[in-house]
Amino acid sequence: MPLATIEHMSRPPAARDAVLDAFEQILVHDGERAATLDATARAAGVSKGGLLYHFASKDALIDGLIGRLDALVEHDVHAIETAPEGPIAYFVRSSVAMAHPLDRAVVATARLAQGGSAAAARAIRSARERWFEAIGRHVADPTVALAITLIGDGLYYDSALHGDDDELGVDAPRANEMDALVALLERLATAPPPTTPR
Amino acid sequence: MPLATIEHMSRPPAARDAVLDAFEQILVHDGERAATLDATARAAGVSKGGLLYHFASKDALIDGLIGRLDALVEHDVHAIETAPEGPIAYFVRSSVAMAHPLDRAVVATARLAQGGSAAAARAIRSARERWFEAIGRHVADPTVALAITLIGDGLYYDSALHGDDDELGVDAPRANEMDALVALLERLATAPPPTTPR
DNA sequence: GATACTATACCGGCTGGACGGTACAGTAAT
DNA sequence: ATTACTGTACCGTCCAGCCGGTATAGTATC
Repeated sequence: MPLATIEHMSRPPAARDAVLDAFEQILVHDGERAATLDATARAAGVSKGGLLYHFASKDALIDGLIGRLDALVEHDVHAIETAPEGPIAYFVRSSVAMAHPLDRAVVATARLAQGGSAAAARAIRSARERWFEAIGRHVADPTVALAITLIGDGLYYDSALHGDDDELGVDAPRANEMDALVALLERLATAPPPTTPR
Repeated sequence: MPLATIEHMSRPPAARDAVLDAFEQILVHDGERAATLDATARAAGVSKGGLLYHFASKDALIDGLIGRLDALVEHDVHAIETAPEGPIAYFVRSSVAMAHPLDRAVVATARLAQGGSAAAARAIRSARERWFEAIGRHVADPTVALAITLIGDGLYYDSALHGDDDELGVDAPRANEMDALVALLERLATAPPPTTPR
């Protein structure tokens, strides 16, 4: 929400973003079961009534998170196209960096999808498609694009498995492994597909 | 449980496997939230008391599923080593075939892990490690082994996103895409790592 | 410029239902 | 007689959603 539109309002809705942040945080850190309305309100420093003022139901809260994800994905797809280090390096590395808002939103939404939210599952699939298309625009061989997208999926999947434990990313790929992986994929992308039989 | 040990018992425990099947099915198809003891018992055609006769608590039920997963993974690792079509083709293809018991167990356990079960998360990580080691035994370049394992993870991740909707694997890789992917990875595995700078 | 009213942004207690788990009496196969 | 259940009733807890209330800021009227 742009600042200019706030001026005429009585009070800026400080709670809305705080609630969304807290919801995301609990989903990523403690799993879907822990992300109750009470816990979310408490973590956001807001009363339960206050939360429900902004999000009339849990579904509305989920929709709010999905909206945030959609916006971040849209921004990310643009970032892929214009990244100075190239689209592949940007995409693969950003799939493992849990510090960025996008990754938190993806993992949080994936948790909801696993928990049974059809809307969350749809949002994740939509994001995946947009990434695949963006990669496809920069990689000639569609098989290589598929491989890169799947590796991104795999990195997210792994990230999601480390949220519960105390240590984050305990067996996540190390920096030099990631360097080698990026190098491998970029070699694949630039090299023309070899003489394919059939 | 081997058949030989059943003989001396009054009645073979028919419900035990039915309960585990139903639990798996609900986890895969409807998500973790839906996999309650009541729903599991109902789907298994067993009374709630009957379920609790075999699994004294929900944790015990989860442990039962993890035990089944561990056994299937052990069998699968052996299958990777001895697959006639080669380890890579077997591994990649088996990661997407939702019909096999292993895949159902993996997705079901992953759902539990996402929901917050530390034991389930541990089981999934353990399975991942064993696959990575098995692939590493057949692929010289560790980066290629990592890439293959991550693609396997990505395929599971995608499978897990299609359980909620009516149509299974609606945008899962098609057969010819999988053929091309397998061919790409086998090319990578056999080709020696090119002159790496540094 | 004081009063009356409205809209926005919250608080916190309550309720009804679902869920995990317990208890236990009975039944049927072996 | 032991094993493998069925069926029902019940308890404590947790949670989503609801509702009545409060505080504050803007607006309209006179």
